[in-house]
Amino acid sequence: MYSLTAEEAIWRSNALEKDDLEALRKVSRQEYLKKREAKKLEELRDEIEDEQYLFEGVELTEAERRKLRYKKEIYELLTKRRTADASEIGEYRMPDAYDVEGVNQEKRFAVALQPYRDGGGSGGKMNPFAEQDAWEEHQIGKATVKFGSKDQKQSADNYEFVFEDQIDFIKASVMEGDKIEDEMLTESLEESKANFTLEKLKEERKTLPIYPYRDELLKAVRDHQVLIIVGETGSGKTTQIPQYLHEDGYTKVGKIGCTQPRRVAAMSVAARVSQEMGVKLGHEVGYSIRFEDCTSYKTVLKYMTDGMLLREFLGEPDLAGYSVIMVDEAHERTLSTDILFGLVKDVARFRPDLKLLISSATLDAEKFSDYFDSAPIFKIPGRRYPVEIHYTKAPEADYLDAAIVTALQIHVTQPPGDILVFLTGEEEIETAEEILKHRTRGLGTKIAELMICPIYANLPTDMQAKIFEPTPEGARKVVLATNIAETSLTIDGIKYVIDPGFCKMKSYNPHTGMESLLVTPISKASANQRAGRSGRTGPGKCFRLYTAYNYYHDLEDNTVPEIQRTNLVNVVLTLKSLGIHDLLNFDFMDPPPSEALLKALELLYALGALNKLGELTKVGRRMAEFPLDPMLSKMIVASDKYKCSEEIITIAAMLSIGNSIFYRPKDKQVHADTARMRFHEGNVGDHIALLKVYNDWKACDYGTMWCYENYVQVRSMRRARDIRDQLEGLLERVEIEPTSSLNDLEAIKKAITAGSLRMPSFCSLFLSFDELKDATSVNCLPDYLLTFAFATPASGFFPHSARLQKNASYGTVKHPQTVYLHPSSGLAQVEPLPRWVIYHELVLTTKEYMRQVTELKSEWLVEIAPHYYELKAVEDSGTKKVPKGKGHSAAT
DNA sequence: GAGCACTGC
Repeated sequence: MYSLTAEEAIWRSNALEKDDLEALRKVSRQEYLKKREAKKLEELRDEIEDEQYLFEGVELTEAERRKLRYKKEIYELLTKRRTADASEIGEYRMPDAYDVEGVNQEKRFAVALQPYRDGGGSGGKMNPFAEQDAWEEHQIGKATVKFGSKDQKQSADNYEFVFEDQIDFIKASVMEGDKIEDEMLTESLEESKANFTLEKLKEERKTLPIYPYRDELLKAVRDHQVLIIVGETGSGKTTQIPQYLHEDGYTKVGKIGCTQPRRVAAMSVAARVSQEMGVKLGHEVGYSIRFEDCTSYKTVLKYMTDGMLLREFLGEPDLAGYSVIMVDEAHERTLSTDILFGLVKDVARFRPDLKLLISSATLDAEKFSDYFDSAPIFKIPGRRYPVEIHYTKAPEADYLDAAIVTALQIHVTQPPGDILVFLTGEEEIETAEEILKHRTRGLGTKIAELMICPIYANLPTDMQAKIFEPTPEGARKVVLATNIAETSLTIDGIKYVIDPGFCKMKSYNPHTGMESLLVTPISKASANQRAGRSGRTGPGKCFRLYTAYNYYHDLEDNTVPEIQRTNLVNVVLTLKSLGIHDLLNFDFMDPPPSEALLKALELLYALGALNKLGELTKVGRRMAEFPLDPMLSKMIVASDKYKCSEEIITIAAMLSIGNSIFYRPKDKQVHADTARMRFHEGNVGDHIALLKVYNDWKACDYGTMWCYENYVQVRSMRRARDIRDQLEGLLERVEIEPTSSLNDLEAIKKAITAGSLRMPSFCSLFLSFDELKDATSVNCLPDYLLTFAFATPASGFFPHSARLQKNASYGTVKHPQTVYLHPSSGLAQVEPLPRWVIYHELVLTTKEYMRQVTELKSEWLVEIAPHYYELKAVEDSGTKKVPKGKGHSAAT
């Protein structure tokens, strides 16, 4: 999905002139590395031969023999790797997102190389290969000189350069590793020599740390219904436990389900287990994630995302098909796992045959145990290298600067190994990159090459690939990452971690309904997770840019679970549709603030998903079918009436992508903005603009090129297409006809409006309000109604709408507050500003902003209100006297 | 006239 297609690569190499040189460099680097690998291999062979020749007949010590054997094995392995497929070596690497999504490096480069290899992908380009060869030759020459004396590079003492503003660290503790070291390394090498066979895999399974505990574990599962499993990374729990249970017969009575917080994990673990069991993926072992159900009637071991199991609950509230549920990575406390806890705990009560396994990290095992009625805790050791923790002597005022200085300090004083720096966001990463480049340039050849690699989720895919490029000998890689590197992806070769101790965290104010992202200190759990990133392939070091005192006294033990800092509309709708009514007393492990629950209930009521008793309505049941924010689901349900469901599902899909649709590179902001404004022609509002973006893209055959021309992110658009396809499939389930009114923008906007409010009977609104009597003219009624809505308890019927005030500000309805049109909104430029608007979300950044805004025309209410004519009936009947006077003024 | 950590359905 995120892969760089050939089309994309070719287009890029054509369109971006200056990138040609970049591409050439890349090619050259690749070629160089290949040659280098060959050369190193030769060296290794020579070394082995030399040693055998020189020490023939000499009694070697055990260590020396082992070293020689090791070298031989490496040589054999490498030769084999060069000729054979990696899978034949029996190597298993947990793929990260980029591998799975098809962005594995060889493919990536094969594509990038294409135009150059073919010598003409770019239309008339003169054989660039010759040019490249020369450049490459030059480069290799340079490189050999530069990296030639590797001994010198090894000892950092040879550098004369010392920084003026050093930061002092105190080595405070060592995060214990588990003994692995040499024996394991040689062991696994010996193993990998053998061919990749089922037997071999079975042998390998026995070497996992969990293996000796197999029988004990099975006994514990037999004896207890709920078991908390504490297993470090690398213990094999995720792949082995379901298999053990399968072997023990649990799959004869039902499936074994194992949840993961991330899609990639569910897929890759399922793939591994199917290999180990020697079955085809999707048969006995399968996985189920959004957009992809790789299971069949045969499937007994099912790996899935936690959100997927939650969805399954809707159709099968007793989980009848399962005999075991394992909630893996429970310590991550995702929104879905937290809800699952409450649900499975409840199911377990009336299904004594259902086994529950909750697997978590050490820190909070007791908490899980307490929650699950003192369930026993089963500990499994892991395989991890020790990590040295260093703290600063004194607090650092400017952590960004401190991080940069520390990175440079590591670079000149520490042995080889890449550096990972945790920063809070895109902007910070860009700043750090600039400063680092500037400072290393200043140092020139006094220090070895430093390869700077930024990585964050919104970075275009092709640029993300840079972090997976191997670090050239003598050079060092510095990865500047957001929290994405904490759990979501792992980078090989990281030996040093720099942790300033902050991250951006979403928080939600239930009173105002406003979301914001704040830079917040991380938790101890998070700090340890970050530190652990340096000890994956060997002993590591972690430099914390705060004091040990800060760590022990100021940091929270655990990150506040998501359920306590998020908008709960979705959660509430899901629970309601599962028949759980008393939400305030639902057994949450960490209950969310009750205001947040009430706010969610209120909004659902306003959308018509719940009735006055808080029971799910028919509309609510239909809404719950969609994997969307309830505001969007409501819009879809409402679209039926306006015959534009096709357009509305597009808008819903685009809105659920969020803010990563438009790409705005720093150096081309003006172009990007102009391109974006094209979609706003006619001041159609942001919702319609998104529809135009999607339809334009579709008209260009979902092309990548179109995206580049319009500064739109391909990745996001493909995702929107996936979501739209899914929504289209769901329409039938809620009995909505796919209908299109592409040229009737009014109809679409009416559907959007109808989607964001609940029109009660006009009677009930007005009869409770004496001033209704002022409204005599049918023409002024809707306007009047809106004005009225802003001033009374009836405002609850108009969530997410706002009225123009002075100074281009708007006032929201229910809890009156001043908000502004986000500058990225197409309506921000409109003169005069629309009097009433509906918005998709409120965000607090530098100001309180409404994002994704569309004008709300008062006259639409006439149509939207189901009981409009009832009002006329009331008037006609003369039961209410309607004095003249103030009605019109209210409407201005 | 501004700024968007990360997942998931």
